[in-house]
Amino acid sequence: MATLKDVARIAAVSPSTASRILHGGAIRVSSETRARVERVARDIAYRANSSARSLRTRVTRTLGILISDSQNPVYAQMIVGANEAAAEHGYSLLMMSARDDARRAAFLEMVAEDRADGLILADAGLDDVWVERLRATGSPFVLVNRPGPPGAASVMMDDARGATMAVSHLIEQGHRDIAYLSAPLSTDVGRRRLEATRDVLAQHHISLSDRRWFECGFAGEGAAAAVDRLLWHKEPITAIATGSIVAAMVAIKALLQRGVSVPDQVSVVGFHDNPFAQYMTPGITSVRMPLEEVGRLAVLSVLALIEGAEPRPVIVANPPPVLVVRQSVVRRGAGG
Amino acid sequence: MATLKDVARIAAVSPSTASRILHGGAIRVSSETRARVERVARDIAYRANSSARSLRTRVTRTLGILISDSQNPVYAQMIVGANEAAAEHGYSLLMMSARDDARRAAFLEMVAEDRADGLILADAGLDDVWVERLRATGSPFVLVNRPGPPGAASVMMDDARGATMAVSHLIEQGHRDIAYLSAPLSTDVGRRRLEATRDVLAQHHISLSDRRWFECGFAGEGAAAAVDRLLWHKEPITAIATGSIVAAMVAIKALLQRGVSVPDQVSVVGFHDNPFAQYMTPGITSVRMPLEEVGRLAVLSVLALIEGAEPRPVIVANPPPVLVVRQSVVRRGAGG
DNA sequence: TACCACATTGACATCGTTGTGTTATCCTAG
DNA sequence: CTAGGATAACACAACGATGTCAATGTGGTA
Repeated sequence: MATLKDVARIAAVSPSTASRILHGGAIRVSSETRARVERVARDIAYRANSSARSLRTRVTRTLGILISDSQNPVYAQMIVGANEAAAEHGYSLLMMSARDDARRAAFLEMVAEDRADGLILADAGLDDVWVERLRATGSPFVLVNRPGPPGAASVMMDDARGATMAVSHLIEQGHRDIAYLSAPLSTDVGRRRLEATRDVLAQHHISLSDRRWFECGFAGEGAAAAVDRLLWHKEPITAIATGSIVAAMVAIKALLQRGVSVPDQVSVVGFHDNPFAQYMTPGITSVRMPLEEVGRLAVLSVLALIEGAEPRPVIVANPPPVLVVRQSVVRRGAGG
Repeated sequence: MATLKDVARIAAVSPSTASRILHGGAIRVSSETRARVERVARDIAYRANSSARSLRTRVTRTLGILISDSQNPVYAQMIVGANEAAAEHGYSLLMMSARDDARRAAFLEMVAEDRADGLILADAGLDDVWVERLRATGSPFVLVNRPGPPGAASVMMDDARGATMAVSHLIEQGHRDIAYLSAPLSTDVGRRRLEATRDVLAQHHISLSDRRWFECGFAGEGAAAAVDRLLWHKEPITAIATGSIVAAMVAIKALLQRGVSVPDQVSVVGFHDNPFAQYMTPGITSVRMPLEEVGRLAVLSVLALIEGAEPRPVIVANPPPVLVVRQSVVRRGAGG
């Protein structure tokens, strides 16, 4: 590999001069020298060694990103946004899956080891202990869709608004007997969505009885069982709202398999949107949250922190949540 | 940040000794010295600076991975496998989306700039020119599900076998009037799957007429239009095989929307499997390919190259492709 | 007592890049 | 004719970790 020293030697200048010409900003060099150095660099295909540069400058132009589950399309979409924003700013993403705590621990080390300039924690299941530990180090980091302790940066979506839109849609369509399949209540998003759902229902003088809500996993675990319970106990529901799109998919499948028509007998609304929602039959009516934008803003937030900005919580305002109307929700009584 | 020098000073040893104790292997040091150094390192939370280490050792313990489209669940699954294998070997993955050629160019620079020890190219749309360019540099790299020039490492799945299984299943179920929605023919996998499909059909004396096959995108682009053409021209097909799972989803949706019952009137088989396939109605019968394993082996291959092994093409044998039977395929004539 | 073998530790150069501080050169004004 | 200022380029010391080679200390043996 050609080094800066090689370039300098061949171009008959000092390494310092070569460095300033090739990587420094607009500095004063005679145009002949500049041309000569640039020519040599091109000729011998010089590439700056990033380890050496990072060692010297203490900047890696790399961000770590911790993901709960890279198979979940929700994260996949966030990653897309993060990737774009990072690339636009000349940064790379070092990705890690939060499979277990050992993995998480290794991830948090990244800044201490100078492998990354900052961290993005998109790990719904991340325990507060980790956050505190990380905060103690003073490294730049941002939490994604999860509030942090005061003084920590975070990027959150307006889950309450999204959940409100979903349930309001059901109510507007005349539904009053509504069940709710919640996302895990161990996660902040799960709690926020459930709470917002309860609030809207309450505003319409509907209470969410314990027999009508169930906690399910982000990958829809437990949703089929919940449907069974609803049917078994003959809960007279006409609609189901969910805290995740996968739960909606699983619920619809379960309903159909048990001979309940969707949406004619039971309407279902999802939370989050992804390409597969439209291929389902019926197409799933769901609230599209600004996932790519969250990824983007997460990157921009860490970059701001790195530049010395004060950490602050951000709520993504644009684009706002959008209700994507497909076929899984109909007006109450409109069906068979 | 505490450096090795700090540890050495506090523990009253030389940096060399500290280095050997903390990072060197089983070397001879008195156990008191060792204990003292380790204690100090822990106390002041010493973390080795990875830039310095990489500069010195020319090893980054990082692999670059280039992905066509991180939203495509096919890649998401591969990434999972790659992530696991990398983590098991103490490596991290630097991820990049192959949005355009500028992005690809930046990616290929990673090894030259000493940011990664090797590269994984999981980019179905990658032009041969790039591969040649990369090969000229002599950097360790592995191509995923795409053959390379002689002397390049690659990890491929047995797409031919998978495609064969899918179509054979249709034939076994009595279908002879079969349409095929191909993956992009600009990609090697697209061509391999189409060819294998043709071969099986030919073995059963069925020819795939031009009116019965269509080229679609990996995200199902064109599949709905293809269904329209089939219906418009009243092609008397009873089954559709596809070169991607998304194309199968889109086709099923299109058929249902146009009043054609699936699987009663037309059976559909997919290629690749993912969690959503089972939530569709009908559940999609599809061939599950060993995607995670491909990710794993891709990592292991680059690591082998880095260790000096000869580059060689690998075909993933285990687990083999599996036909996942759900509801989208039935015996010909068994339906309405 | 002298010497050697071995165990333990340290001094120092090095990896490639950057930036500070300085030198060399030329020009212009007094 | 020279002081002073601008310009162009360089020397050198870091950044933090590693590994080679040399040095020190210890104990045993002839």
